[in-house]
Amino acid sequence: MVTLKEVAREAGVHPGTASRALNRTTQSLVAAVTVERVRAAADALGYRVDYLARSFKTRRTFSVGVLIPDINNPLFPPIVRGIEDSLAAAGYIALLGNTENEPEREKRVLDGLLGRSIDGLVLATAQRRDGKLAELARQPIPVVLVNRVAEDHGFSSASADDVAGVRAAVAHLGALGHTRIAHVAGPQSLSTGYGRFQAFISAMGHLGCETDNQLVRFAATFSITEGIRCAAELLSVDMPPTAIVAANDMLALGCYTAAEGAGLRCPDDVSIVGYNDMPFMDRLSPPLTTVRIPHYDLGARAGELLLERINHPDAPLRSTILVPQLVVRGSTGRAR
Amino acid sequence: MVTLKEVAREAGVHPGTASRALNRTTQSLVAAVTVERVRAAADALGYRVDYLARSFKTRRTFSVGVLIPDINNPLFPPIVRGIEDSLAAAGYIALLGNTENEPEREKRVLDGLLGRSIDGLVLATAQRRDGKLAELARQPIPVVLVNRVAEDHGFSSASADDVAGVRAAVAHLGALGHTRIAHVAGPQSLSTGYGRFQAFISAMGHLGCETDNQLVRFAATFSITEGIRCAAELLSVDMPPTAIVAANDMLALGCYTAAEGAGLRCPDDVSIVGYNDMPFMDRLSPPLTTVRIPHYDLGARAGELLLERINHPDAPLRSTILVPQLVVRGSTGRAR
DNA sequence: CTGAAAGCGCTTACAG
DNA sequence: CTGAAAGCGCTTACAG
Repeated sequence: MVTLKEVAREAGVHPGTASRALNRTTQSLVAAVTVERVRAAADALGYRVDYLARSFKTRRTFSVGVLIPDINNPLFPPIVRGIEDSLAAAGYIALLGNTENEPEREKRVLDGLLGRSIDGLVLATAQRRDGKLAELARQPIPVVLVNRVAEDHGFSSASADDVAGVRAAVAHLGALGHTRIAHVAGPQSLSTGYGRFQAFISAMGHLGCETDNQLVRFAATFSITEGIRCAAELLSVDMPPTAIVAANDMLALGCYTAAEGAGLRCPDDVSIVGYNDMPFMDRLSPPLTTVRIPHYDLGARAGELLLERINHPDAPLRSTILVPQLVVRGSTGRAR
Repeated sequence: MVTLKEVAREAGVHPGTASRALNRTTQSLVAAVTVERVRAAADALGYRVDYLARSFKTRRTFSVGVLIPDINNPLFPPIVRGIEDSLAAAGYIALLGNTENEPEREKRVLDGLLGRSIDGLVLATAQRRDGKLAELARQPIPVVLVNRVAEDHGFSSASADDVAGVRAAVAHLGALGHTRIAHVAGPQSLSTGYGRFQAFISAMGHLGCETDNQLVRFAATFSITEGIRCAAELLSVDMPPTAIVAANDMLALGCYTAAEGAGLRCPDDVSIVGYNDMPFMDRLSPPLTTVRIPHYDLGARAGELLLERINHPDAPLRSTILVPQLVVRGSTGRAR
């Protein structure tokens, strides 16, 4: 491998000078002609800087970790793209870690990233009460939360306004004449699951309906299988609901399956609303009415917030809350 | 930060000895009691090895890059999971790069990864004739191709048997009485697009049908929009096809849209077959008949092949070809 | 504007 | 089995 030393010898300067000439930030300390000479020598020899050595010395890697809970959930690719794009503009690269919602895997991946001396971390995996976050808060590494947040976390974050999103969904159903509206809630250990459930209760109040405990089921995970289980239970109570608000699209997919299994047609017999507007949700049978969250923007904002934490560690924390939008499709109709 | 030197002082040994005691591979060179003493000192001080320093010294990072052409295509998450899982077992971490099929972006991401001194590279982005591959072949870094391959590439690879997959799709349509079968071909610059097109011609021959040039359209990208364009053209020729084999599910989704736009019903008016069996394809209206590729296994195999290249650079190259499987769903029916 | 030198935190032949 | 020392390839105060 060609080292800086060899470039320096070729250019007839000291390695320190060669280093300065080749670095954007220190280039101005060197005479223009010298810079040119070093450049030429570097090109001639095919020199490529050894980032490992540089990072070792400077303690900066220009890499940031991104922890994703479930790479199979199409919700995350746009978030990741947003993060990547805003970081790339500053010369950072995103290292993706996939936890599959498994704590053990998460620990392994996080340690793997931390051990690689990343400059920062974007977490899409926060729990409402999260020991991991408390631990990270004690370390000097900048952390930003995206999509999910935690309670009293003390990090910057980019998330969506679930109160507004759920209210729009419930109001839509109310306008269609529904009153027996059920909720397939997400995991209450996650801010999204918990926040949407609270928002549901509040939105039902707005509608003048009390939330019937019979008509709420809690999914253990944001998965199709849990959606099936919860919806099957809801549809077999004495006075079954005429509409279901699912806490996300995966759960809504499960609702579709359960409704079909119960011999019910959507939206004729039961209306279903999802949340997130994952890719392809407009392609379902029937197309899913859901709440669209600007995922790319969420990611882009998270990346910006992280850069801010890295470059200005003492700046105040920020929470960006983006506004979701109800997308009405074929899975919701007038109440029977 | 606690350094090895401090641990050594605490344990009353030389830093070199402390290093040996803390490394699995060199641990056997040190007396058991000493190992214990160093361990205890490290724990007491909360020592964590500085991987950056270690990597700088050893020139190994235990990181491998994974280049993905389109993170929005649900085909890739399972591949990535497979790669991650097989690498994790050996202590490696996967750094994901997302090229979005843009050469410029690809170059930037690849340089970013290469500059970070990765130990190997898994490419899901190979073109049939790929300058980038020729360049990589000249460097010492181990490379493995997954899903797509290149011509005369000289790398190990894990891919699927497109001839078998397409033949199964065409045979299925033939058995349903179709003879005017069209093909929405993928980009011919990619092994998948090219291979499936060639396989289509061959499979049609098997069926005793000559391929009608009128009934083949070439998509510029594996995208829904290109699927729409190609299918719209196919459906407006003089003698339109009764069935379409799309080179992947994205294109098939476009075929759905085009059929709808032409006032045709699937499968009553036109049968559609996809390729890949991405997640949720069983949820479409109608559910998509497609060819399932074992994507997780593809990724897992690619990871194994890469480890083999890393640990045994002189071992012979290997190509693993996995067998796909036709999944018959509602989008295919008897010919009119 | 440039040189000389120290040093980042490890690992690893080389002695003993 | 352990110590002493060199060195990986850079960057960066410090002189001049």
